[in-house]
Parts: sequence; C-alpha cells; structure tokens
Amino acid sequence: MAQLAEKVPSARRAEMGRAAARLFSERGYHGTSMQHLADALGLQRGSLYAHIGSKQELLFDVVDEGADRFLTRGREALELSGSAGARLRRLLVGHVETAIEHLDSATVFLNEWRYLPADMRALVQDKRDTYEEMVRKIISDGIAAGDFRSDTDVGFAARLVLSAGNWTYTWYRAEGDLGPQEIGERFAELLIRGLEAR
Amino acid sequence: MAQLAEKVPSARRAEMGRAAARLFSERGYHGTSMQHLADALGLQRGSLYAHIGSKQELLFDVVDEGADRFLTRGREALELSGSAGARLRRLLVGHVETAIEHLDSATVFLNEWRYLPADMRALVQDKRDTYEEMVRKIISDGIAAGDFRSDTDVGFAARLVLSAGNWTYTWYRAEGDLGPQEIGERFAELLIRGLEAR
DNA sequence: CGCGGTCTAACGACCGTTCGTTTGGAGGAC
DNA sequence: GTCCTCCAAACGAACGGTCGTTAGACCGCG
Repeated sequence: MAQLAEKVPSARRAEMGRAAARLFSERGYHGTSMQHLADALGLQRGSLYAHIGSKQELLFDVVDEGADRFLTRGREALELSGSAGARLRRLLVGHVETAIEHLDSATVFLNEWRYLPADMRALVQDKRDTYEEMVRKIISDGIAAGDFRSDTDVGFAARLVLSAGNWTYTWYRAEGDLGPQEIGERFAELLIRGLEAR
Repeated sequence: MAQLAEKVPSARRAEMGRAAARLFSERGYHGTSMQHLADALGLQRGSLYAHIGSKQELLFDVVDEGADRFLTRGREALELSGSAGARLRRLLVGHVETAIEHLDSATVFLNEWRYLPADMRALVQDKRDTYEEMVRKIISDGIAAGDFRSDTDVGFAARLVLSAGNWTYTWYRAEGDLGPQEIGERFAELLIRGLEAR
C-alpha cells in the first residue's frame, strides 16, 4: 500500500530527501542505487532503512514535494486581483522561479514521476491537473474580459504556457546571465503578446 | 571507444532498434533490461548479442536516429525561400510532426540522451547545437528584415520555440482531436505573433 | 560444408531489502 | 561521580534475485 501517512521527518530523513532529489535528478531514479545514496550520506546501504520505508517511497516524497511547490505558487498567482495578463505573468514567473530555485526536485517531478506505481502516480497526476486547471482559468478569464483573443483554444494555450515553463530546467545553468525572474518575465511577455486581442 | 562505424543494419537489427526505442521511451534506459528487450522480440537474453555490441550502443543508435530526423526536417525549413515567419512556421510544424510521428525515438532522444557516455553524448550534443543554431538563424533573419521586433533576445527566443516543441511528446496522445500539423501551426501562430514587430 | 542465428549455461557484479548486533550518548539511581 | 539502562542510529553480513555480457553447442538453410 505505501506509507502515505507518517510525517514529522527527522533532520536526517530530510537530508536523505535532499540527497535523493539530487541523485535522482542527475542519474535518474533507475540509474540511482541505494549504494549511491548511502555513499552520498556516508552510510552503509542497509542503514538507510532506519529512516525510509523503501526507495519507491523516497521517490514519491521528492515528486510530491515538487508538485506541492508548483501548486502553492500557482495559487498565489490565481488569487491575485489584477488583469488576466498580470496574473498569467505572475504565474509564469513563479513557475520558472520554482523550477530553478528547486532545480533538483523540480527535475525529478517532471522527469521521474512516471516511474511511480499507479496509486502514487494518480495522486501526483491530480496535482498536475489542478495546476493546469489554474492556467486554463486565467486564460478563460482573459478571454471573457476581452483581453485575449476570443478564438483562443484554452486547453491548447494552457499547454503552450506549461510547455514553455517546463522545458527550462533542461537548459538552465546558474552561470548564465539571466536570473529566474528575468526568464519568467520574458516568457510571459512573448506568450501574452501572442494571446492578446489586437 | 564504441562501434561508431559498421552500418548495413540487417532487418533483424532494425527491428531491435525499434523495439528498443519503444521500451526505452516507456520504461527509460535504466528501467529497461535486456530481458525486457528479449521478451519483446521472443528471444533469449544472450541471443541479442549476435546483432548488437552492447546496450549502450543500442541507446546511441536510437538517440542518434532521433537527432538526425530533427536535423533533416530543420534543414528543409531553413532552406525555404519565404519570409522568416513562414520558415519558422515550417520548422515548428516539421518539429512537432517529427516528434509525434516518431514518438518513441523522439522521446528517447529528448529524455535519455544524458545517459550516454561522454564521447557519444558529445556527438549528439553537436547535433542539438546545430539544430538550435538553425532556429536562431531564422529569428535573426526576421529581425534583420524588420519582421520581428528589433529588441528580441535571439538565443532566448530560440529556446522558447524549442521549449514549446519539445514538451509536446509528454502530453500528446493519438486519440486527441488535434493532429501533428494542426498543433505545430497553432504553436507557430502564437509564437510568431509574440515576435512580430507592431 | 559453411555459416548466420538461436539456444543454454554460466560469469561476476550488483540490486533492494532484512536482520541481529554494535555503538555511543542521554538520563536516572545510588 | 559512577554505574546502569535505554534507545536511536549505524553497522555489516546475508538474502534471493537480476543485471549485462560471454561462450560453446546446435540447428536449419544455402
């Protein structure tokens, strides 16, 4: 079934989550062995099981944490009072900032979630759907207000916005001259310009 | 070193490449065992080695094939004689069509290339860079011709175009009502509108 | 007869996980 | 201050199984 309850993560357990996020993002879930993780923490392989239930559970925790971060930032943007354009801009900036500031867990969330067993995957999928629905809502509002073109395919436009944001982690490198906020705002500018009514 | 020479792939070998592309795209490279591949072909594990040198070589072949397909389509668009907008549209449509018509190898190309050893990865990286350069070229041409805004950050705009196209494989399902060409053209319309000078 | 293609068997290494034991520090009793 | 108990954390060996790969025997087709 999986231990979906049980929180109160000890400091050590949290440290394991961080190490796992880094390793899973670099080597992939299946490419990371418990030996790799143990080495990163200076432990023996078997000692890990004093803190975790299984490798799978560790993957779920990392993925779920990534999903929650996007959801939280998305809600902030959704509840803003400005125009649809302003809210979409805020959402995109928040999205890119989240992806970059938590590059490891965001990468695992986007890349490795499909290796979860069906029941855990469904939980994550729900959060993904909720997030996508937020984007659709903002775009719909923009159309209703006459800010965005009335012939916009909402689902499709939402997917374009997410596509743009979700690919960032594959090319972003810290030494580049653009920070997360600048990247998010440039994305937003190009995309909103494409949506706007003439 | 790797057997980068040796072509003339027998029919059986080509069949293995296709099976590997499907399995790698579904389960990931590290999540696919030679046993999985043998099962898919109705063979014993060891029999595979009459046709391939190693699992790694198989991955390289799939990834490299994916890269070549994008390059070929990109060149077609680049050599077109129309406006920058028309060429960018053609490139994006070709990109999405390629990604969807060869969903397996495109997925492996985009997702699993990082598991290649350094020397093979470098070869693929070169092709990626070449492709990205094509997109930049078209956008630069558009700026020079006055079609696109003069303050466009070329590298950044190119990345946005690729981000949009490269995320398609994660959500595209054949039963949807939009075909590859329609998807590509809608992408292009939104993105070009965002780039155009007023 | 030669030979490509498959089979079976085996190789050493590593997989995720379990478990009995050891460690070391905290806290109370005297 | 010294002893003893307790407990969480880590050890380290072992589990059954799978990994990618190699080798040799065999088979049918030319």
